[in-house]
Formats: sequence, C-alpha cells, structure tokens
Amino acid sequence: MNRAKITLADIAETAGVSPATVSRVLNGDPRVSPERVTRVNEAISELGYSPNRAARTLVTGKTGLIAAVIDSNLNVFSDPFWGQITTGISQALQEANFQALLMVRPLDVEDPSVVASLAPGQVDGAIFFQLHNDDTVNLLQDMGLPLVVVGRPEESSKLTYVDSDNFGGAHQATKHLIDRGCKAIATVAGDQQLSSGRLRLDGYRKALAESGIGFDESRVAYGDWTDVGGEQAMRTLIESNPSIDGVFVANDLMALGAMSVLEEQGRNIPEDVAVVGFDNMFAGRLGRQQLTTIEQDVQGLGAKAAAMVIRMIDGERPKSVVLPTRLIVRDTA
Amino acid sequence: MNRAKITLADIAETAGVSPATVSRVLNGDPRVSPERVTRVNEAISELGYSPNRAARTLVTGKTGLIAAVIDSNLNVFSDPFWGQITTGISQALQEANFQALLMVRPLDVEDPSVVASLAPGQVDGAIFFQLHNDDTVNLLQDMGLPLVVVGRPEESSKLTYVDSDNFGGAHQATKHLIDRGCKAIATVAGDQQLSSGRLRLDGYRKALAESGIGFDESRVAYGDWTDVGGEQAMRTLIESNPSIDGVFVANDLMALGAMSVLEEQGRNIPEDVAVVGFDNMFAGRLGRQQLTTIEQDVQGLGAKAAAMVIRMIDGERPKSVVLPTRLIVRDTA
DNA sequence: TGTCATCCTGAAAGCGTTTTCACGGGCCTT
DNA sequence: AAGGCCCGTGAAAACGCTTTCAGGATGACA
Repeated sequence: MNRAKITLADIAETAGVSPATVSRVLNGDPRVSPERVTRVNEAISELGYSPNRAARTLVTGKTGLIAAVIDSNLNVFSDPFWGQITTGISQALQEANFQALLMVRPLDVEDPSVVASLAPGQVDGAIFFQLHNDDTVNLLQDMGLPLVVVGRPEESSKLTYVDSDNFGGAHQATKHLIDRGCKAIATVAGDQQLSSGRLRLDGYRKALAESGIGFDESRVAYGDWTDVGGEQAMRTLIESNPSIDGVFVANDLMALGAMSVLEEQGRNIPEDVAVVGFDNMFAGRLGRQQLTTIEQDVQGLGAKAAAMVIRMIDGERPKSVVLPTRLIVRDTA
Repeated sequence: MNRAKITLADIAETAGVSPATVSRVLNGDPRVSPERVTRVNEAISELGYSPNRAARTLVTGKTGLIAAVIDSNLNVFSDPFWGQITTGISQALQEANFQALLMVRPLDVEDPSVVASLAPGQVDGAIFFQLHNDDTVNLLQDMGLPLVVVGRPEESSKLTYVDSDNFGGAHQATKHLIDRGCKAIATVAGDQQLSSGRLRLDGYRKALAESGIGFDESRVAYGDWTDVGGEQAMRTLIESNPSIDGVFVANDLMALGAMSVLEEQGRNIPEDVAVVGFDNMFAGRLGRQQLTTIEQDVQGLGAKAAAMVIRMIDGERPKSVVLPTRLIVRDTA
C-alpha cells in the first residue's frame, strides 16, 4: 500500500493545511480547530501515514528508546528469569510509548562500546541488571543518563535500584522452618560477592536471632548458586552437623543439589530434614517432591524498573524500591 | 566531560576541515588524505565525539535497528530459552553494528501497533519467534520488511525461517531407544498445532518405520508441553499399553511428568522403561536421574536468525535453515 | 467605535548528518 | 607544452519533523 514513503508534508497537502498544523494534530496540541483536526486525521488514515521517528528525534532530542543492559556474565544465574523480566520491561515501556533496546554485553570490564551506545542522545534512559562492577554504570550516570539498576548495587552507591526483598525472603523462609519446629537449622548460602548472597544470609541470621537461636558458623556452607555447588555444600554441612533437621538454601538450583545429597544419605524430606529454597524457579514438580520456596515477583521487577526510569526521564528522582517476596509452602517444608 | 553535546561541525572546526571531510572519515571513505584522517581522529577522541544516530538515520534511511518480536503467548514454552536466544541475537547484531529492539507482544491477533512499530523506516529488519498465526508477519513482509522467523511457519508459507531439526532430533531419540533394544516404544507427543509438535511425532514414526516396527496409534498420547500434561499422557499410555519398554517424550518438561508416573507405577528407569526427552532444558541433575535428551543449539538459533536478517537487509535472499540437534545420553536411556 | 487581548494559523528556521556537485591542482598522456 | 583526468576537498542541499515567531481575525471591554 504505502510503497513510497509519505511524509507529513503529504498529509498537509491533502488536508489543505500547513505542515505545522499537521504536526500540532499529531502531538495533540489543543489549539487546532476541530474541523481541521478531522481533516488531518482523515488524510492520515487515508494515506496510511506514520511519522518518521528519526526526524522527530532529531528535533526533539528524545529517542523514545530505553536500553535494557544485561551483563552477559550472569547468564547462568538469571537464565530462567529473563523471559519474565524482559516481558515486564517491554510491556511497561510500551504503555508509555517507549521502545526497549536490548544489549547483552560483558559488563565487568569497562567497555567503550557500551558507553558509546548509551551516550547522551542515543537513548533516553537505561535499565541495568545486577552486576559485579559499578564502574560503567556510574560513569554513565555521571554523564546524565537516567538509569535504574535491577538488583542491589554496592551499599555506598548512589544508584537507584529495584530489588526483591532478599533479606525479608530469607527471613520468611527461616522463620517457616522455625515455626515448623526445626531446632537445628543450617543454610546453604550463595556467593557472598553478590548482594543477594549476603542479604539472604543476613535474613537467615536475623530469623534465628529473633527466636533466640544462637548463630553457629558451622551451620553455614557456601555454594556458587549451581546444583553441583549445592550438593557440595550440603555434604559439608551434613558431615559437620549430622543432627540438622532444617536447611534454608539460598536458591532453588542449589536446593536441588542439596536434596539429592539428603536423599542419598537416607534422610527423608521433610520428616528428617526440611528444605526451603529461594526463587520459585521450578513452578511445577521437581522429581518426586515440590519444593517449598520463596517467590519473587520477577516480572514486577522489570515493570517497576521501567516505570522508574520513565519517571527519571520526566525529571523526578524516584526512590529505590524493594519488592516483597512470598513464601510458597509445598512438600519439602 | 562532554556536557554540551558536540557535533560533527565541532570536529570539523577543531580539525580545521570541512564537515564533509569529517563525515567521510567517519564512514571510512578512502579518498581522504591520511594527514587529515589523523587530524580528524584526534579531534574526535579529544572531544569525545560520537555521531548522532537520528541525524544519520534521517539522511541514510537506515535505522541500525532490528526488532526481535516475541509472541507473549508463548512464554511458558520458551521461558528457559529466552536468555540464550536473545544473547545469540544481541551478540550477532552487535558485531554487525546493529541494535536489537525487543518487543514482547500478543501476536495472535493482528495488532496495528506492532505493524506501526515495524513499518518501513522504523526498523531495518525483524526477527519473529514461532507463532500460531502468520497474518501479521505476512503483512509486514509484503510491506517490504526484511524478516526471519525462528521456528517453522506454516508449510505453504513463503517466510524465511530458522529452526532446530525437530524431525531429525526425534528420529535420533527414537533410534536410540531402538538401538538400546526397546521393543515397544511409545511417545508422548506435543501440541500438534505447532510445527515442532508435528515434526517430532513424524521423526518418531520415521525411525520406527526404518526399523520395520509398525506404527501403533495406541502408543501415541498427546500432551500440552507441560509436566502435568506429560503426566496425564503417560498414564493413558501405560494403561492402554502396559508392556511398553521405551518412550520418547516430545519435551523435557513433559518427560518430567512422565517419569514421575513411571516411578509411581514402580517401573524402573531405564531398566523397565527407557525415557528420552527433547530440549535439554535441565542441564544438571533432575531428581535422582539425569535425563537423556536431544539438545538444540538455542543460542545458535538466535545468532543464525540475526545473521540471516542482516543478509536480507543487504539484499540477499538467504535460504531457510534447519540447525542440527544432538543426542545427549545420560541416565534415563 | 476604538483598543487590546485571544485564538488559530502558516512561514521559516533549525536539528546533525550524508551526499551530490563543482572546483582547483597535479599528473599523465600525446 | 597543452589538453584531459583523476583526486582530494568544501559548499550546499536534503532528510522529515517540531517549534518559534509573527500576523490576521475575532471577540471583549471600555
């Protein structure tokens, strides 16, 4: 149909008005006579016109683009969540008439190409995913780029972030084990380099402390978020603490490994040892038992981040947000 | 540093050349004297200049953007793959100096906003993910948009696609069961609305036929790709065919359900019944046994699609591609 | 009835690039 | 030694839109 590209000028001509008026109609300027508005709108739908983004960007300085920047190094960890997060982002952005630019890049080294792609004028804002190294992000922020981090940056950082309540979730999980009657509660903690790893361990400690249970360092083992890591950690734990009757595992993948070790050792779950995970990664069945775990609102994380970056573009300074988690009780605790 | 945005004209001035020359240097035009090239390059890095995309787009008509359009209705199915696919796409595009625009939209109804976002001049090309309804895609293709579909469209379609070898993979899987000595081989097939569902069933039939094993309709049960669906299908199967000693399940999630039913019935895997899945969704352990399955090169799918759409933009007409799959033998068969 | 504010409209400038075109100088032909 | 070519360069137009500015018409007010 619209073979040759038609421009605003074409609309102006067929509607018998000036280009300026067409532009005003396009942008909802109220001071155009109703009669002309309809004339213009007719011409638009008749010719099947849609405005040229580049031209608009050139004059307004707004690109309508928001970058979602994902550290390609954290693939393993976030794999199952990408779909949900990106869905959340994409939908929230679309409602505000923004487009999402997807960038998967190594973020641990300072990458000039990333910076160039996000320099002022290239995008209106950016959403970064949890990273080990804040340097690039801080640089960009100093350059005036509105940005939000998903996941928690370093404590001292001035970055705006959205995060799940890792601390609260771990607290809920551990509390659940306590309420269930567990007396000797261990934990398989995650990578302490990551804030999520630290916060989930802190939540565990807090719950113990609240219930007057002393913290015992020997009941903490560290894994690397993988099932194999969970396996190893669980072996360590059960060797040094054969009497444990409950364990909070900092993510579901490690819980998978931990449970296989428990089964192998002949411990019944949850009768002998109760297990709570984190992430709700496996919505359905998992082997014979369904894992009791902490659910994060992953899609909400994306949607919230998008909403916040849009507010920043509008000149506001939104506060960082921590999204609540939810305990899902299933078979293992 | 670069507070006020600096333009090509600024570079021209500090380098003491004309804007035209700067532009030529930027675009690698060979007919600029080496001496000026260095002068310009110095000015560029000194001022920290990067060209304005919008202005460039406006004059060249190329946006440098390729849309990755994902049907929001197929979340469940593709969830764990998104990360890999998008990584593949993003990296391949970046190497060719394109940016990936992410659009998660319902694609089953014809959505004017999708069409508008992809109209000529908005993006240079698009990659669509497997869909139930080709209408929107065909429309866009007719409008001259270079596009590639990931997953296989309807047989009659003229669309260019990239797909995993569903047929070949299913054939491999079934063949493996036969080679293993299984005599009564059933299958849990997927949704026959989807090409992947049909092709995986066809591959199963082909392998049986090749080995002179008759096809028995009662040995086919249909699931909906979910673990629960796999469970139900397996129950049906085992009821009507108690003697089966091998089963090819059309995806890993259903295999999960199927295996739990087998265990529940007291059948040992793989001694009594061998199981092969499809997707290699669970890289690690899965309950007590690791699933023998067919691996697809998901990231390759994304990379290939990106490469193809770029070739189409360059005016070529690449052929559709089917990527090979690989049998991964583990515990269950 | 005269003055002023108000409203709607169009002309034109400008956003930052690329690209065509013309021009001058050097080199290679003859 | 003269003509023609090619090579490197800059001037200027063009891309499609928004927005400022000014002007004409209308209505309100005194």
